[in-house]
Amino acid sequence: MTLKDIAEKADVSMMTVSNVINGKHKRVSAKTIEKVNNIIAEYGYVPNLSARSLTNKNSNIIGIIIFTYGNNDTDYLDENPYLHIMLQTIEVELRKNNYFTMIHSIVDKQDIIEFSKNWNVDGIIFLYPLPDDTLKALVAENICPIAVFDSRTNLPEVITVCSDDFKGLYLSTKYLINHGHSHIAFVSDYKENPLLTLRFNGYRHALEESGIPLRQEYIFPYASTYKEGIAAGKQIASLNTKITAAVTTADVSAIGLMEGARLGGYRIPAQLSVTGYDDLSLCQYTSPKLTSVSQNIRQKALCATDLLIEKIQTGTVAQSPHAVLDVEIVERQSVLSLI
Amino acid sequence: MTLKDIAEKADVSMMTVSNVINGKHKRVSAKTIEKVNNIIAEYGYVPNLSARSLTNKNSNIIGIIIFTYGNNDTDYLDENPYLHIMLQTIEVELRKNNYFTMIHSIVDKQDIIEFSKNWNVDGIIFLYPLPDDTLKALVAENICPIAVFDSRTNLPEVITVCSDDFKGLYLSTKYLINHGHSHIAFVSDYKENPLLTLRFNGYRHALEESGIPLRQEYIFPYASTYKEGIAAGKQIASLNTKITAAVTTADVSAIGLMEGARLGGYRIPAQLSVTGYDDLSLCQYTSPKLTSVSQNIRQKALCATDLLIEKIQTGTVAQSPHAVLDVEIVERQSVLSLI
DNA sequence: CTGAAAGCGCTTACAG
DNA sequence: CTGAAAGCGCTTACAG
Repeated sequence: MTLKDIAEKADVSMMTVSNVINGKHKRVSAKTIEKVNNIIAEYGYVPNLSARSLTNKNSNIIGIIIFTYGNNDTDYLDENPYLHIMLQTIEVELRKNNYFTMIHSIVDKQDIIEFSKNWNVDGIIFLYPLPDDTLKALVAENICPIAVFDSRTNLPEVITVCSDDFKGLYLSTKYLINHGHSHIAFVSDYKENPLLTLRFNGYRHALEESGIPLRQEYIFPYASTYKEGIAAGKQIASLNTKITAAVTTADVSAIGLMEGARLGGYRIPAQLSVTGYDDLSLCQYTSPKLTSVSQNIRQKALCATDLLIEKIQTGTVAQSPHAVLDVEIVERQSVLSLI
Repeated sequence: MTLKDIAEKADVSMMTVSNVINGKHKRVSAKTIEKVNNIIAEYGYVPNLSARSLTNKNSNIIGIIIFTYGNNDTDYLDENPYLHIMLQTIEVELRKNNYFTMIHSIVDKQDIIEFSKNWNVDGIIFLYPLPDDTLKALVAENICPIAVFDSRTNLPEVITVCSDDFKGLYLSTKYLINHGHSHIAFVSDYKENPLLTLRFNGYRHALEESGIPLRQEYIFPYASTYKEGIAAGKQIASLNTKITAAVTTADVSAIGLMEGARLGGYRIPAQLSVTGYDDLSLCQYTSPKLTSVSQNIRQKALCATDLLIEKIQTGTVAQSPHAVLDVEIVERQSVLSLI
C-alpha cells in the first residue's frame, strides 16, 4: 500500500494525498481531506519514511551515541549508571516531536561521520563528553546539530548540558562542615579529568570559605569505582589521621569506601562520615543509607533533547547553547553530626 | 557526494560502483575495484541508506521496543534494571552484522505495526514479554521476524529467549534447604504473572523434593519492589512464626525484605536468611551482601539477537526458536547456615 | 567485465 | 483547489 495506491482509490492525485498526510490543509478541500483520510484508515496506510528521507534530505532520525568501544567487547558494560533513564527520557521526548531514535556505538570520529551520512541524521546526542578537538572536528564537518552531556567545551555550535559539578562537591563538603567536620578527605582521581577537577574545586572552595586548610595528605586519588573505593577506605582506616569524613565523586566509590573502612575496623558513620555523588537508587539500599549529590538526570536529558530539537528546527537556540543544571544534596544516614 | 558522482570521477557506470561497494567482485575487474575504492576513500563517500532501503525493500534497521507507556510520563523509569546491558549488547552484536538499531517505545500494538512499516524494519526485539494474543496478532500482520524476552508463547513464528525461571527458584530454595532451613517463606505476588508462577513452581518443587510441606501461610504475596519488600519484612518479623528464611523473585524485593525485617527487630541473616533474584550489581553493596540467582543477561541478549539475525537472513532458525537459558546461584552473605 | 534504463515511494516546484 | 512531471540516491534485471 503506497501513496500512489491511496491516490488511485481516492481518485485524486498523489500530490493531494501527500498534502493531506502532511497537514497542508490549505491546499485541499475539506471534502477531499475526509475522503483521503478515510481511505488511509481503511487500508492502514503508513508512509514509507525512507522514501520521504530521500526526497527531503532529512530523516527525522536522531542518533544517540551511547559509548565508544575499545578492544574489549565488554568494556562498556555498567559504565553509565544513567543510561536507561537518559535513553528512555530522550526517546519519549523525541517521539513527541516526531523524531526517531537510533542508538549507535562508535570506535572513532570517522564512525560518527559515516553514521550521520548513512542516514542523513538530523541531529546527534552524545551521552558522554568527547575531547574538545573531536567536537571541533565534528563541527567542521558540518554534519548536523550536536548535543553533548557533561562537556565543558565553549564551541558555540555544540549544545552542551552539564550539571553544576563545582556546586555538587561544594554542597557535600559544606554539608560535612555544617555537621561539625573539618578533617575531610577528598577521594577521587580528579586530575586529568575536567569534570572531576571542577568537583575538586568545589571541595576546595568550601574548605576555604570556612577557613579550613586544604591538606595534600587528605587527598586520595583513587578511581571512582567500588573496588578502588574499598582500597581508599582501607587506606584511610589504616592511616590513623584526624580524618572524620570523606567526600567522593561517585556513589559506588562512596559505597566501596564505607566497605573498605569497615574492613579496616571503622564503624560507619561513627568514625567516618561519607558522601556520594549521583544519588543512584542504590543509595537507599546500603547501610547506612548514603547521603549523596543528586543531578536531575531526567531534566538533563530533556534539556539536551529540547535544545537539540530547537536547533534542528530553527537553526539556532534562543538561550545559551551551554546549559548548566542545578544539583542538590539528598540527606540520608551516612554522615554523623559532630555538633 | 553520491554514487553517481563517484561513477563520473571513476569514469565507470553507477552499476559498477554499486557492485564494488556491495562486494560483488565477480562482476568487476580488480583494476576497476581499486580505482573505484580509491575515489570513494578520497571523497569520503558514504552510501545513502534511505535510498538503499527504498530499492531493497529492507532497511537493515532493527527496532528494539524498550517499553510500553501508559498515562504517566515517568511510569517507565527504573523499570528494567537490565536495560543498559541489553541495549549495549544488542547494539554491538547488530552492528557487527551490519544492522542499525532504532529504539522505540509504544502505547499499543498499532504503534508497532506503524513503526515497522515506516522504516521497513527488518526485525523487532521486545525487551519484555507481551501478551500472547498481541504476539499472535503481530505474527498475523506478517511484518517482520520478531524476538521477545521472557515470553512463554509457543508460537513457532516468534523467537523467545527466557531464562530458566523454574530452576531459578528451585535453586535458591534448595540452597536454603541445604543450609538447614525448612521454614522458608516465598515472597512474591506471583499469581497472574506466568514468569513468577514458574518461579513459584520451582520453590514448590524444591520443597516437595525434600519432603517439606508447602504452607499457605508462608506465602507472602507482595509485589517485587523495595517498598513492598519492606512491608513483607515487617510482616514476617511481626508474625512470630518458625520462618527462618525467605526466597524472593527480585533483588530489590529481597533488599527491602531485609530492611523491613530489621526494622521489625530482626537481625539478618541471624534470624532471617534471604535470597534475591537477578544478581544485580547492587547485591554486593548491601550488608549482608545478597545471595542471588543470576541470569546471564549478556548471553540472553546475544542469543536473541543471533536468532533474530538468522531468521532475517535465512527465513528460519535451525534450532528451536524458543531458547531457555540456564541460571545459577551466586553465593554471598545473606544466608545463615543452620547446620 | 561493463552499461543504459527502469523503478523503489515519496515531495516539490511549476502549471492550470 | 488539483495534476503531471521531475528528482532524491540507490539496485536490479536485461543487454551486450
